[in-house]
Amino acid sequence: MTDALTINEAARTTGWSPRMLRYVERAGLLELRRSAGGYRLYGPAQLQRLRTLRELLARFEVGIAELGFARRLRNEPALARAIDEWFETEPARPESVAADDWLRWEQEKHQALLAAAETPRLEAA
Amino acid sequence: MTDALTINEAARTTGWSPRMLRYVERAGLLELRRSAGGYRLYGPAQLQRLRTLRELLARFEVGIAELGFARRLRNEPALARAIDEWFETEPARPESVAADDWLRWEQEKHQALLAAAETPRLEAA
DNA sequence: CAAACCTTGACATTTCCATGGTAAGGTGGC
DNA sequence: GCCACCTTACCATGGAAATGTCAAGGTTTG
Repeated sequence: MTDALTINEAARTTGWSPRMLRYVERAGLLELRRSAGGYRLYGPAQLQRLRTLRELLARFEVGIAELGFARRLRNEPALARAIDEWFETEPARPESVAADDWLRWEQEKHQALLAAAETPRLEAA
Repeated sequence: MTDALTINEAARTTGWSPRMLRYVERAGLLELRRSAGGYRLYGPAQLQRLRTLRELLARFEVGIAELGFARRLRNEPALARAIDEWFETEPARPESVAADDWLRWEQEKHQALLAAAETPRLEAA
């Protein structure tokens, strides 16, 4: 296979499942060479990209779909501009907090789920 | 109510449902004043912001969660940087196409769904 | 050629997003 | 004090995202 790995090998060395490797490609986040017969070929560059992608998603709790949106933002200036304008526009008067409110929300969602899933949690032990 | 509208009134004049008004606030896309007793108070600024938000979402087929992500991008420079770097990094050698591949994908998804939902489709009549 | 591996496509599951309700209990203004 | 309206919390539904798995059929390579 002239220097490149096939999907299962790539999966093993990157931590992604073969299924997800196909998904990632489909999502437009990775371009691949193909063998004459259509096999996906993963070269060093692709493997590296997959590893960093993995880190990125994990480190910031971001999803592939969100990356896709980020991509959209950089390919659709009109969108980016419109959104920027919207955020720029007078965040409205209330001398409020907010800012990291969304973060707190996300956490709560997770905590709620975890709490529901785990054995009743007693923080104060 | 000193000049501000309560949630149902705001809903009527902005086209959002009360439910969604709470959701939008929760998503961190709008800050509100509250009455002493905790009622959400919508002033002219907030109402305007809600209307433009509505347009924005409709015009670009964007969701509230995605806006939330856009917000995250501007509040979390580390994230923005990381993503930028990732996209910048050598899109990998294959002299490929891609670019609008993601768009095509989204379309296909819809088509697939529609096809499945509709009466058995016979293209070749 | 045969065994091992790959391809696409379809179905299944889990979690999340976008919304709508509903219940139990405060708030507000007349 | 009442009645209408608001609040939070929780349950529910439909669709999309993220993954897994299986089937039918090519590809690779010893």
